[in-house]
Amino acid sequence: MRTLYHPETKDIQLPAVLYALSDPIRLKLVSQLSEDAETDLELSCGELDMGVPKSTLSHHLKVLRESGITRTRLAGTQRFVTLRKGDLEGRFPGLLGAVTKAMAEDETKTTPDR
Amino acid sequence: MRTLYHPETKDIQLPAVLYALSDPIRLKLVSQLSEDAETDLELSCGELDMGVPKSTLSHHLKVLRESGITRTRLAGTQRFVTLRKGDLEGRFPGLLGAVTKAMAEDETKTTPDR
DNA sequence: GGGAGGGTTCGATAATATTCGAACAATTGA
DNA sequence: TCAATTGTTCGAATATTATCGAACCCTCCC
Repeated sequence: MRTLYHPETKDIQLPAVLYALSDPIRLKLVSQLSEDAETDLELSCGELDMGVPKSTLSHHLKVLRESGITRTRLAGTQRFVTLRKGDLEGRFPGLLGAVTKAMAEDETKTTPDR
Repeated sequence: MRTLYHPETKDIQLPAVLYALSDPIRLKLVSQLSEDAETDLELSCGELDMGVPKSTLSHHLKVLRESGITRTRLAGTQRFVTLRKGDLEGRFPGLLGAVTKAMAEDETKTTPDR
């Protein structure tokens, strides 16, 4: 794995983005990344604890990355993941915001889990 | 099939909605329904011509309905389908708008098809 | 060179989805 | 009652996806 594929902004496809966001684990990842984006924080994969084996986590992060939702930066033995907030806003204005907002609301109403 | 299942507004789930929207055909259906919603028009299934067999169309309409995106009204031998715009706006503000807008933009840039 | 830390890839399994023809329902109208 | 119109459901084939352990790859550092 020399380079990680990232679609160019213009090549980000709506169905792919929506699909990537349709999984609870990936939604949760986006939610967490969204919080840290507020403070320009980068998260390493290890910090994104979803309670699943790392191979599963890796899979979900790949789906997010390849759909254009996240960017993964190589740094030594670590990978730092960030939301492509600006790119997404430019491509699909309001979409990511609506999704993260919807998640935040749901959190406050119920704190299910799973 | 006596009654068609529709989730209550409060029971509409974000992942299910995003999943339903992640398919190109269903996205196109939503796009078409969105246009006609402007003029309070109801569309029968037959008017939603997606170029697929009716069993396939029926399947996609079911996914949309059961996720809470559309409402299907029985009227004789026909079914009239509408977007649950208000319900969705209340549940996930801005989401549907962002999606339909994104589709509209893409249409203008490229008129692919498929 | 050789661990250790941090992730990815492989492989297999199980679960879900998509697709579409054929058969089936329900309603309307002749 | 019969038949046409509109859709839905069934069934089966195909394809995708999720999941996770095991093996592997890199990089840093001693």
